[in-house]
Amino acid sequence: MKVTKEKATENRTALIMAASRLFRERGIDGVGIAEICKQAGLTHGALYAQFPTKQALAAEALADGLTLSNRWLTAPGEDGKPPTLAHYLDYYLSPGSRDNMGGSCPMTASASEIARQDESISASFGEGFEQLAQAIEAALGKSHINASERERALAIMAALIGGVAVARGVVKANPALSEQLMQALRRVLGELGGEREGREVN
Amino acid sequence: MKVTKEKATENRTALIMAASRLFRERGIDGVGIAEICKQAGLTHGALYAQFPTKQALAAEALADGLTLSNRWLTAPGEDGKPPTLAHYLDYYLSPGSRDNMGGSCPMTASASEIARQDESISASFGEGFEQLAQAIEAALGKSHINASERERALAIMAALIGGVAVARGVVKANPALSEQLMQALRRVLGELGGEREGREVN
DNA sequence: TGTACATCAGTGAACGCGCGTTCACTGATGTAC
DNA sequence: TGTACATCAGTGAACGCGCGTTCACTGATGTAC
Repeated sequence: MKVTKEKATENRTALIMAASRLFRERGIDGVGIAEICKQAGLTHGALYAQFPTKQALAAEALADGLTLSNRWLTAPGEDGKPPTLAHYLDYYLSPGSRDNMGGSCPMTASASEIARQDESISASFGEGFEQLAQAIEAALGKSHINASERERALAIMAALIGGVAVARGVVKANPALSEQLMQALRRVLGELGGEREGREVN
Repeated sequence: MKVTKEKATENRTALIMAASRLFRERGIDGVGIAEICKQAGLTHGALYAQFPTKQALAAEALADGLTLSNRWLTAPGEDGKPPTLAHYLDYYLSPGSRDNMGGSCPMTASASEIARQDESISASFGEGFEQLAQAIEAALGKSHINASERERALAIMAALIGGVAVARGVVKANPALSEQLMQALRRVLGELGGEREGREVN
């Protein structure tokens, strides 16, 4: 039956949020329409009143997840200042983030899947990546390294995304390696970003 | 009908090679048994004479792909010396490698999928990662960075795996960003590894 | 404000399809004598 | 070396299943008068 415009928008949001979480946890091919709709409190047919295809839902879910994640990550602190590099490292390189695939940055959850998806997904991913790269670039200080801040920001992003993906991949079989990798990244990326030694990084 | 032991082993190898390539290109969920067997010159039922399940084939395909990739990558050069860091960077950060998902390092193709697979797959992945990390560690020189060679090797691995995955993900929608990312990694990782400036890295 | 009715978000049965896996069967292989 | 036969890798039809998507229908919403 028909439903308030307001309620319809609410349902659409619920679909996107459920899809966003489930796709991160199990991959796009790993989750069916039925389960997404069920978690959003709807029946499976309802999806097609909001989205033409599963791929279209996936594209919106990724874009939405990236927006939320980046907005939260780059929000100014209580002092009104933009986040420092340590803030980003704290976020990505914590067990809490590693063990919460469905609730953390979509780039770490889906990096190697993006190349297999439609161009609309590639575009969203690229924008999310660029956005965060600029925020990280702004957080960088001088470094020992003879590379521009832009270059160092891009390298830090790559290392965070790859590092979290690998830390998740090996944690079941080799938790010590997973931990060691995250600590190594804290140290190396901290220095790459120009943090003073012995500060928040150790 | 029955077949020579030799021929059976050949067929098994053909299955693993086809699976290894196809799984890297399209993901484990993205390829069916039928297509793998067809590419190996067999009918779909034949797979179950060699492997109990698709997951078991996937585990062997990953292990095999990692072994081959690592063996090739870490082989001594013509001078009999072990590869330098520049060798690893050349391999990973080339368009040839980026645009050949099915034929290059399985870690870059599947990093973010591993966390969703069985523990046997997680274990293979971890061993392949550790192996290559040690080879890269051995290739490192002194650096400006106040971190052990082990730590720098782990960070370089994370950045290469994440970097190639991202470069592949954005290349369709933003090839310039993809190129820029690979060049940034060349510079930053080269310096991380202690390469003299202006040498093979630029 | 009250009435009539077009709209359309959501329902749930049904669709065809391709999936992973099973199984009765085939027939060359390779072993026992 | 020659013969008899058990083995078992590979074939291809068949299995149940869950997938993404469609569609006739429902009935509250929200608009036109």
